[in-house]
Amino acid sequence: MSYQESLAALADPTRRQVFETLARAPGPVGQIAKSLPVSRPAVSQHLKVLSDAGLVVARQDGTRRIYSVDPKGLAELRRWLDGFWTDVMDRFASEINTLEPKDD
Amino acid sequence: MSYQESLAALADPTRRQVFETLARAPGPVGQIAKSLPVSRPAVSQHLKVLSDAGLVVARQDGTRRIYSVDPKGLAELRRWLDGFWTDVMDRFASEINTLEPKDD
DNA sequence: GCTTACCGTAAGTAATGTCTTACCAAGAAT
DNA sequence: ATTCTTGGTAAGACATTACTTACGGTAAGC
Repeated sequence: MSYQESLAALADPTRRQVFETLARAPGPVGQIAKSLPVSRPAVSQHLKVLSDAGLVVARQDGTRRIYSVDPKGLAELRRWLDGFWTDVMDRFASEINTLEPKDD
Repeated sequence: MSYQESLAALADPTRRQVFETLARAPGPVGQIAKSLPVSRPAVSQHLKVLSDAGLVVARQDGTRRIYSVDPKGLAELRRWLDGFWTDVMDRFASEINTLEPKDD
């Protein structure tokens, strides 16, 4: 549930595929596994990591678990990235002003 | 030079520390290594990964290499995340409309 | 009730990734 | 010219991670 966890979770290619699949449409574990070149338990393990990072949530439907994207983790990652971006840009601007002080 | 590379690069804690250190202020390899609990070659290797992802750039200064954040990789990551975010939000909105069709 | 479909977890293995020391090259300093 | 500083790269040790098969547990279908 931190941006660090989100980054680590989304770094792995197949785990990211799981996530992007769920973004297109929610679905049960078995269905996702069938569309990927890995076993169902592997998908389950990826879903646990994504879940711990707050990137997906599951709702129970009988014996099936329907997973879908949770905006929470995504929002957190976005918040960090946007803050970082403005920081970097601010430093860039002040750096340029230092080199070319046109407003003295 | 893709959002995949950026995600993978920023997933590692110490590599992210290298990156965040450079975001605060550009600097040579040795200086960064001194502020971190890893050796200088380790920092060099991390910088290579960050560089390949377009997250940092180096400018040569005699025998030293001054690394600084490259907005390019950061911008790419931001673009992907923002696109993803709006996609997810759109699906959320249409999902709600499907369940509660108040505007028929 | 019995079987079938669905899924999480455990255990072990294979693959990746991160770190260290050792080495080499290039410019700065004396 | 030699020495010192700086840093990239190679090789190998170590840790982490992703995958597989095997198992158990719960709900649906007949």
